[in-house]
Amino acid sequence: MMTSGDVESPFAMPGHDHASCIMTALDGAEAICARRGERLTPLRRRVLELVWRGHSPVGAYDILALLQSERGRVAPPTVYRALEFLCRQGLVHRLDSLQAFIGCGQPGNDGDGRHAAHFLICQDCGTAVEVRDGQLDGAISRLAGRTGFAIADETIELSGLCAACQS
Amino acid sequence: MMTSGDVESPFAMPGHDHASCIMTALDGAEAICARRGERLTPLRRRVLELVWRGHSPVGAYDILALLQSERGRVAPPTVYRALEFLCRQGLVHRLDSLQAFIGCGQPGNDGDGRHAAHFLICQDCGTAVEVRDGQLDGAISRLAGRTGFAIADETIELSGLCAACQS
DNA sequence: TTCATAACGTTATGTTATATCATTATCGAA
DNA sequence: TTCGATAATGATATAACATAACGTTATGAA
Repeated sequence: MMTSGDVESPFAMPGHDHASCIMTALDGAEAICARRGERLTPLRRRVLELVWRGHSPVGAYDILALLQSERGRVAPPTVYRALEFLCRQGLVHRLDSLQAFIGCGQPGNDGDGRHAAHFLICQDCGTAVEVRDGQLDGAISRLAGRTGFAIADETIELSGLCAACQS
Repeated sequence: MMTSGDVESPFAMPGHDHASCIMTALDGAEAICARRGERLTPLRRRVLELVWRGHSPVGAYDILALLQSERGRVAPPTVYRALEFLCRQGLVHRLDSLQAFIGCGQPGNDGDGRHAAHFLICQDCGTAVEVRDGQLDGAISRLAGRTGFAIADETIELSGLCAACQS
């Protein structure tokens, strides 16, 4: 049985129907924002779509360039504000180790849709997969409990080689 | 009994004898570099000392400013090269979530002195404490094993409030 | 001493991110 | 419907973080 915390084969995704992948993300984002009374404007929606171009993290300036190619002059704050909104809604995560952004595959699962996101990042194919692991979560909360530390934010990014890239 | 993985009370350090803290770090660094045949030059030693000014992460440009105040013209590469050396030797860690650097409290414990460093970072007092937690390590390696992922690098940084700052 | 290499200096530039203020859009209340 | 408050976006400038490239100096081994 698959529990919600399992990750079946996170890097076995190449070849999947990415168009539907994007559509799912956008539809989900619409639903979440509607439910919350937040505005997924055309710009924000487009930025989210660009973040979802693939399963590799995308730099803010990559998105900026894409936007510029379709709208002419666009300045960095335009992109950063959209990304900030999307992160706030839990629709996008920032990967600190790469200074880049990636779409969240399971947004809105929590009460407010924001959750601690943990990543496996393949240094060869560039794919980053969000994982949820009960043992990891447990170890972290026990560590926090033992040290009396109140966690507000988690940056957990494991870089290396995915199974497919280890050949 | 305290095992080497325990952290007694990581944030209960204010008031400690920080001068001896720095000295320990510098002496340790000298010993490690000597053993490895690496050169802890005056510049590198001084940068390490500046990183150890406190237990809060220090930005590269903070170090640059300090160096400039004591040596006149110093350019960014001077600082970044020294930091790169110190990181390579496991004497300093970079905190990706803060884009800042902090001295390693347990350098040279591994074969090559480089280890996965996990941090608790207090958003109030700014203190960052390196922790080693067997359960966390175990959860991570099981996660890697289960997904067939070969970890090369870990970025694990937990931000929040330390016990003392939760009042 | 000479050579090879590592360390450092110097200049320039690349990359990521934000502050600030003006303008436009949205939406509820009068 | 118009007004006014607020949110979103546009636009300009600059801050903050980092590295490429190349020349010079120091170091240590042959």
